[in-house]
Amino acid sequence: MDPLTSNPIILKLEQFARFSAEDKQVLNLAAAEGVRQIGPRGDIMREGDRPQTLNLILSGWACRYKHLEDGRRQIISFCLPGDVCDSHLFLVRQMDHSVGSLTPVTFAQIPRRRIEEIAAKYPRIIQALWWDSLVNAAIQREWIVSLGQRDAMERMAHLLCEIFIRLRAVGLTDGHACDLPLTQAGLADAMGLSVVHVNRTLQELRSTKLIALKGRTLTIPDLRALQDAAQFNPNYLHLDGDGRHLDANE
Amino acid sequence: MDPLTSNPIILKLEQFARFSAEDKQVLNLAAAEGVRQIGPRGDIMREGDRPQTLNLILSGWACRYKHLEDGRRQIISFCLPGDVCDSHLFLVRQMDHSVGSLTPVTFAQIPRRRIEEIAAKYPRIIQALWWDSLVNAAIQREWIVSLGQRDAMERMAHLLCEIFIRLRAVGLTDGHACDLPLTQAGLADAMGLSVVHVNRTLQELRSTKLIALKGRTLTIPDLRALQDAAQFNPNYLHLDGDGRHLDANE
DNA sequence: CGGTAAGTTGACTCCCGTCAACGGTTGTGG
DNA sequence: CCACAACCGTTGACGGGAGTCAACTTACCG
Repeated sequence: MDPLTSNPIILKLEQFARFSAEDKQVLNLAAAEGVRQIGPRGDIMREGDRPQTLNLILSGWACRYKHLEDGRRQIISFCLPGDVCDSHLFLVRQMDHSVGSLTPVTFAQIPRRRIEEIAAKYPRIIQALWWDSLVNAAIQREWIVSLGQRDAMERMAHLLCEIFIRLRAVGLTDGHACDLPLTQAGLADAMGLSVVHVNRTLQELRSTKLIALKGRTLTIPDLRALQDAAQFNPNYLHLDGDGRHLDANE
Repeated sequence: MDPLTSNPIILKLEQFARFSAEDKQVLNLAAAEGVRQIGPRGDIMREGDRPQTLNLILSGWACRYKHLEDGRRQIISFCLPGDVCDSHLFLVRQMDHSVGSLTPVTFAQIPRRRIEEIAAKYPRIIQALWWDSLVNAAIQREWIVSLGQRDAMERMAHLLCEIFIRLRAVGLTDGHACDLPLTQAGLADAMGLSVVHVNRTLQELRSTKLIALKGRTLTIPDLRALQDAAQFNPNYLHLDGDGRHLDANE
């Protein structure tokens, strides 16, 4: 496959900006530089770290999370292929949360200096990264709405819509199906539910044919129906080319 | 009072950058330009709007919020004096949430063009604004933790700690007390609780002497004790000068 | 084939929501 | 100056969604 179009970070950022061939080349080179691997349930960054690199997921799933002192854990967001783990872009020095892998993860570590060089020569790339961080903020807002207002069914349906659509944006869906490498415990930590209740909620979604979930494969036979069940409005993902005014020819 | 130090936006951004006298002057002029007033329960921006200005709270409280179709409402964050209502900085074009006033609000509307001029000549100011948006993202993350993991007591205690410390950063506390112009319904919408339960939770916090709340005045006799009850760790507010490396003399 | 992690189920409990009524305060207009 | 309305806070009774505990099954893996 053509690396210029298959790299998930490019696929995603192209939702937000029109890149020139050179832009893509630069992104590809940066992402190919310090590629790392990590197994499942590892930490890519820990609360308190002062990161000197920008970490970019190439394959696999990770998540941001926070622990409370008594062991409770909340997953704050999922980092899918093409996502930047830390959108602070070096402004914030100390991590206030951790980033851990949920599956084996391949990621690129781009050193601070490299980012600064890119920022100087390719401002459109940096702008696209800022865009991405704003979309992440919008996703966080929607999670707040889910956790605050939606019941377990709606919340689960909403999350599955979000994941499916985000994966689709980077070419990781297959028709009505996608990979869902999350345990029910992972879903529980993300949605503020108990494992038992996640299990029951999934079964209800299955029994109403809104989803099929076998092993790691999630199938959504009728995305519109699932969206309706969740009161899901995809606006907040800003995947509609809202940012394409960051034009390569400006 | 000296306007160079009394403007809440300057007080706040100075947590994140060392401004020169000229920086402050520029900020003050920009904030003095298009000052507007709005009564309580009004909308400063609505979901779907394509804002052409940056709105900066000078006095009063506002909030971001989202409505679900069936009338449920979630407050996503509180905008206090010194806060920027929309940290998109014109990258995102369409609002995916609304911003409404909770009290009478005075705010400055800074036109897009003005921001672009400032960005060209005073990059440190824009960097401080980006920094602020990252802190806002950190606050959102902490709300997710609260809504997902903390029970009503902890959640309420945590929110009151956050508000008090944020107000203190812009000089709006008076010893152990601060203004809290929120109705219990407002608190309920922010914390995903019912009004009735908010009422009971507040009473429990009062009966354990962790807070005193009379009318619109919140008193926290022992902030440390309240923080402990909430498992509140102020790191995430990044008010410790973590960003002061954005130095005026760089 | 044992061992461990993940998924499933039932019984019971509890935090928090809902409903409904009442009291206090403010402000406004007759 | 009082009456009334509107809003906010408070309280009690009751119900339900989700948590907890515990046991069991299934799947996976060396």
